[in-house]
Amino acid sequence: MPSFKGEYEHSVDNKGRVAFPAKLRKALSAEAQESFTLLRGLEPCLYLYPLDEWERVEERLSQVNSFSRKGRTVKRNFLRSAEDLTLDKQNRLSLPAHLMQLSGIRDTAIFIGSGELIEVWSPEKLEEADENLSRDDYEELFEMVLGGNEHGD
Amino acid sequence: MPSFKGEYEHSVDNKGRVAFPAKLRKALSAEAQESFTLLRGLEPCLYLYPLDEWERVEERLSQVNSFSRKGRTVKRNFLRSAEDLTLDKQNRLSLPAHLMQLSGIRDTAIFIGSGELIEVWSPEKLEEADENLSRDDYEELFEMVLGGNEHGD
DNA sequence: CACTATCTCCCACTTCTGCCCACAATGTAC
DNA sequence: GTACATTGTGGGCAGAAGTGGGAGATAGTG
Repeated sequence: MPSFKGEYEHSVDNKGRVAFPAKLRKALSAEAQESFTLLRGLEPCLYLYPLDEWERVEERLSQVNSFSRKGRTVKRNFLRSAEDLTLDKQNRLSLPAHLMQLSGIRDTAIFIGSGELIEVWSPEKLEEADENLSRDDYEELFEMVLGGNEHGD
Repeated sequence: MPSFKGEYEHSVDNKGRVAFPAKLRKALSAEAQESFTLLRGLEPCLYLYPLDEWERVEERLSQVNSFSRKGRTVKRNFLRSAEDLTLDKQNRLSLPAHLMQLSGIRDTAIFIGSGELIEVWSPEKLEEADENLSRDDYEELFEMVLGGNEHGD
């Protein structure tokens, strides 16, 4: 399973192209090579899934019941913004206009590796999100990940 | 399991490279050889994990649910600052600019072996941390952690 | 059948990263 | 003390990564 990490800032040119960070490229599994699905995230950012991970998401989605109102609403709204992308020969992604609009990305995009997916943020929105995260929150999440090694849980 | 100890001060050159202390290198397990993950620590310092220890951290992270808001916040903010590093042929690490910035490291880095991970400090921040810890506090901590196991006191 | 908008690819350029070599400083054995 | 090995430090260089523009292909529209 790929595990993306790190934060990388790249400029977006006037054609909507961004370089895909080299270090994240190295974390891609062979099957996923070059193919992604990009969609609107829950936070004001975009989610970028490599092909293999996206298949797992679709797997989950296929279990959603289409005959319930909630099920249909979830599927429709989750998938409607999604687009398949591939890297060009210079390892760039070209961001669809409507997704740039949704996420507020204009001339700079920030990639954040977040385990099995990559988040793509505009600098402004990311800064806002940071301001809402207190020092206590940070300590708490550290403990969640690193804490409790000694007591078998 | 590797167990790092000791304190080592090294200079950082103008390319952001630091020698990895020879004695710590000897404490690395064979599998971890040369590969590390470096990330922001809770104190104003960096945490350096050898590959094998980092895998245990990832194991924990993979159990965090990405479909919940909290889960994503944890992953994003924890992994954000993390980067994989390897030693160059001269046994040096080259510190990413944003991590030097975060930790206040400029031309000197201090490595502190701390069990399964290594902390990396700037001299200034480390001194501050020392000043905030009085001798009494230290004794108290010491007893809290180590006291009362074997010898009833 | 043009005309236009969009998308890729290709090329050129700049910046940066990692690799190699060299040398100084330190430690160790004889 | 001398010789040798290891460690720490600095600089140069080649290749990779990131950035931008232009040209040809493709598809949609009137």
